Amino acid sequence: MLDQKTLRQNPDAVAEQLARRGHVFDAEHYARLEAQRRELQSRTESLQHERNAQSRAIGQAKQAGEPVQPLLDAVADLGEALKAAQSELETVQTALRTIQLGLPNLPHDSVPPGHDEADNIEVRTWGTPPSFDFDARDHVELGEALGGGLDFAAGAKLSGARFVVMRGGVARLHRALAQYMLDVHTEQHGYHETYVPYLVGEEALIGTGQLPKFDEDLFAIAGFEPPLRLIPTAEVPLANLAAGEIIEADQLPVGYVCHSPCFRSEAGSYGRDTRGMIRQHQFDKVELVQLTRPDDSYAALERLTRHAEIILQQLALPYRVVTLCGGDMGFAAAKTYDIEVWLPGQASYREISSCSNTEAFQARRMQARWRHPETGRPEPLHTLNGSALAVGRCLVAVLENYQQADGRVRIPAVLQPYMGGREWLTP
RNA sequence: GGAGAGGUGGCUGAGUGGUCGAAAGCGCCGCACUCGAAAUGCGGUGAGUCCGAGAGGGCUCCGGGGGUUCGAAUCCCUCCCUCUCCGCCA
Repeated sequence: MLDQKTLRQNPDAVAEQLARRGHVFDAEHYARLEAQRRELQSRTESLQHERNAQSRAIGQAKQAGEPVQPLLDAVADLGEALKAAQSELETVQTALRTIQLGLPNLPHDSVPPGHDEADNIEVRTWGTPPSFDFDARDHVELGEALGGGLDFAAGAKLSGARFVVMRGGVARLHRALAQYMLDVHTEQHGYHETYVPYLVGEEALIGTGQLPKFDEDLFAIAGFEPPLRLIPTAEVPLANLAAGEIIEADQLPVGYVCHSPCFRSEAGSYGRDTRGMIRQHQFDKVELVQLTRPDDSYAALERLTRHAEIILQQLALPYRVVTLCGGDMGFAAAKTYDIEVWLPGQASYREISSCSNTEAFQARRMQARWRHPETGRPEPLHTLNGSALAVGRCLVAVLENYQQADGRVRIPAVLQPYMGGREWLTP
């Protein structure tokens, strides 16, 4: 949610900024509603004031033993008028809130203009894509060859398209990756390890921005009240830990790390990435979430992105970092770095992490605040999130980058302790 | 699933229709006393929102929603959550 004061006082400037990410905001319509709200609210509140005063007078008269009937007559039609004003006000406020919840975040000044990923800006690259003296295979072929380690047919049999079954060494490698990432982030980067529910209520999803707008991207649980959704990312439960809280300044920054499955309906991505496990309905991810002071959040974004990069560096996987342009950013983000890992099977860089600063966008929705030490007053804090990393895609990257001519896959050195000392996955 | 008890401010905890946003205690902040600290005394100390240049003022909030009433933390309905006992269960 955007700052209501800004929205109220400067709707045109908001429209201009939202245009940078390709969002059309009808500032005039909003201003009109806002004017109505103001009028209705002050009318409602003065009626409430009137009622409160009269009621108090009745109470006093009663206590003093004076007759009350004339006073009761005086307030006879107040109730009707108040009810009418309240319901009008509510209508306008609902309309305003609907608009507010549907507005994406304002892009940070440093966000490049553009419509889609073609306009993203490469910030840096690390490592060199490997060259093979044989035809590089993709993870689907490699996984199948490794004793059915990646079994898409089995996934389809159980659950349909975009599901996979992993077996044996590949399944263990997948687990090893997650364990390794958790250990690095807790032991070296100071994040607090967390285990969270994979089903969350609508409030939480509104808090982080998935609802009300992106309902069709989520899996819902049937026949359960109140309604629950499967989390599309651990960012949802992690960030919402701060919902409704006021955090003291000396507690910040807070950093959470969590390994969880993520569930996405992938509505609207029909036909994209249908091969392999690049785009699944269910995938594992190690997620980082930070809560920071507003003046620290951009420095924190740089740190958080580095924390994700370090995993790739230690795995010796080549990658690049791009700054997303306005049109390619997610709904809640003010600025996003994507980390793209080199996939020999596709001979291209593919997203393996997305690190965003949402500034106070989510915090306003969640009522997540910190106490400003100078004013002593609660103010929205800033939230950041980043994958570090997507475990499934990381598995793909390891398989493809570490493949050998004979179909074996070398296990990255840092993962070997998690693999019982094994050095190779063998067909 | 069955039976019962509860949900009040940072915490403990009073409050069963009328100046109650809420006693008291703890905590916290300020001041006084002190060389300093402790103890003590005095004062202050919830959140949201609106109007206003400001001073200031209004409104809302006692788990959520709805209702009764001139007036609800208090009464009624409903949902959620917590606790205890029984059953079941990883």
